[in-house]
Amino acid sequence: MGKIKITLPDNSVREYHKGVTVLEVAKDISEGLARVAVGAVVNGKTKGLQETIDEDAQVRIVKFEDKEGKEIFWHTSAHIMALAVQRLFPDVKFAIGPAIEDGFYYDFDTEHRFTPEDLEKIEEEMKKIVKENHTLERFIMPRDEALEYFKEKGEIYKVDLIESFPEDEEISFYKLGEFTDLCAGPHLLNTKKVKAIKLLSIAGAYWRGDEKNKMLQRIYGVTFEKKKELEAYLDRLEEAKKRDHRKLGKELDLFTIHEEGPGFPFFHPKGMVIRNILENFWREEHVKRGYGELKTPIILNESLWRQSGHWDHYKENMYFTEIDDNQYAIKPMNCPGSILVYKSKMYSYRDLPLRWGELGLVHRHELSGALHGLMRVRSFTQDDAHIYALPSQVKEEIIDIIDLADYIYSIFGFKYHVELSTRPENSMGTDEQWELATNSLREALEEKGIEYILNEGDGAFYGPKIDYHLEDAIGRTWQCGTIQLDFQMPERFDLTYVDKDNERKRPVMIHRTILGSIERFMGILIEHYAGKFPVWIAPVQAIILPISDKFNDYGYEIKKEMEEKGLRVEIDDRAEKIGYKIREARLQRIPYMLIIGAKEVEDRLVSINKRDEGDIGQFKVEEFIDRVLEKVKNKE
RNA sequence: GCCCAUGUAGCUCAGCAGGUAGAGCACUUGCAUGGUAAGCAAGAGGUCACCGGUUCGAGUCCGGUCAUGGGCUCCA
Repeated sequence: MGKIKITLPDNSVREYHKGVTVLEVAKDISEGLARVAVGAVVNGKTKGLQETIDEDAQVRIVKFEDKEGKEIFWHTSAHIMALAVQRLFPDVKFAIGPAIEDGFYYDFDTEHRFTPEDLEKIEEEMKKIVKENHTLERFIMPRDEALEYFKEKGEIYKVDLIESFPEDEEISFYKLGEFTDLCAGPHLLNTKKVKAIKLLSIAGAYWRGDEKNKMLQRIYGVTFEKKKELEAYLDRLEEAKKRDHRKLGKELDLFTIHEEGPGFPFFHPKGMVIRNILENFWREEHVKRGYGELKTPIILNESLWRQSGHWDHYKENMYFTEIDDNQYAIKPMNCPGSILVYKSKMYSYRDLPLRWGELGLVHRHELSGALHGLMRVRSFTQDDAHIYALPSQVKEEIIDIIDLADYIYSIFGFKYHVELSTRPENSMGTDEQWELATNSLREALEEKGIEYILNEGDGAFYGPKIDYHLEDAIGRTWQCGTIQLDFQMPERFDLTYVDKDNERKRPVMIHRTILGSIERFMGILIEHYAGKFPVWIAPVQAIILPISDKFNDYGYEIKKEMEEKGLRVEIDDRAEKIGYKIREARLQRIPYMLIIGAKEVEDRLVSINKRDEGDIGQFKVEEFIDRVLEKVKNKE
């Protein structure tokens, strides 16, 4: 008879006979030893508590602090919520209720429209359930019986789920009080540890995430073992809201969006400073890497869009207009423009690769409900580039782009994750082309040792893509950079180069962005820095604050001196107290406040108050200028 | 586009038994010339998102539209 070894939280090891259930182990230790045993990880996978495990399985008890522990905790919380909803709204039908990154949700189908007051009632009921101290019991049913069970109860979503399971599989259930749910588990042993409960919001969500299906009502919530943890969580949310780029954009006078142009942002002078710095940085880096720059028109004839395939595959996202009775479209992408430039002359294989960048203004009709500050807009500037390459050059070009993206993100200190998306349903081209293109991207990623998430069927209609995702203040990720491999456009537009053998051949086209769109990137930048832009980006790098208007003249004198050296400086010459001026400058998150009064005028000094450090003493004006210029040079 | 919520001065918000609007900050003016996060006082500023309905009377109730927020779907 084999035995399994289990390491407990206090590092002691226990041996169990084969066939022992993790539930027993958990029970055994949960009362006496250190932390809670809320579940178990077997061979790296979280497993149901009552599953039998193999002789040589590696078993680890998880705690609430672990990712798996939280998942189990929140999953059980979802069941508690479901029971509460069942008690309060008996007609409800249940869809799914998983744990998510930050909490859990459950999707319900009911005639009743949940209100914020309902959330409070449900919360109260959940607390009651926890006090009742239920045990979660797992049991198994054959597939047919399970189907029958849910059909009888009219639980159409559960029936739908079971029908999508493999036919030879037994169906696992969890019972919590009167609520029995189709569920693979695992779960907490009982409900008593779910002490702090907060239901966050009601939202609509399509059944199985498909907009053709019925929209269900989803309730989001979080739970913790301790009230303090919940408070800390809610505080974090509050803090994150303060970094919201929409709020900061207004406060720092960077941009606005008006009812007159939903999804069409207006950039203010200070926002334009940031924008121009980003664009200039982008240009410098591209010139260094052998890119040329294009500027192509925003409005182009419909025939071009028919030829490119956008008409067939992207029409619902495009805006149209008419010129002299002819149909024109506002470009949603820059590639056809670039292609027309390519086609304006002949190329030798020696000319390739051609790398052409374009800060291209595109317009896309996004669904009204999708708009979100600068992150999701209807007109935006892509830091686009199209590379026309020999097939043999593709991999190297992709690797160069990966390196460029990594370099640019590193300047801002961004963390990112990468996704590889494959052929979508609505697409052009042959299977062979898609496979070749997808493999090139995969190989490049693997060669660079970059981990990626695979997104089946999420590619562009003309080719597979690598996406870079950056995080906003509250942890939502936004797609920024993208590398897309395209065998279709060269085909459609009959792009050629003349090879060594004097034959005309097809170049491969790579579409790519690094920042993604200037707008979205700025949104993320604002949240990333919480408005405290590093000196090289800050719209106002220093503000001169005269103690009284007697010193304004000196202020203007040194302002001029600094501006001549290329610094962005303002002066607050109002007849206000210094404390007041400092407060305002701080709220504007200006990196340096230069305080001048009688003491400074004498020896051409400035007293420096730094954004995060406060008063750091007096410096000569020239010394200050050099210091800042050094930082700008180093992109600090 | 779909579900839910919201929409009052530049900003943050109060007004809620339906009787024709209020605070703080910001802004303007006056006083104060002040050394590291809000000096004092006065003033100006609102078609209560828009359209329609109920009512003697609507910011307040009802319907529609638009926009915004949180989700879903989608995406740079």
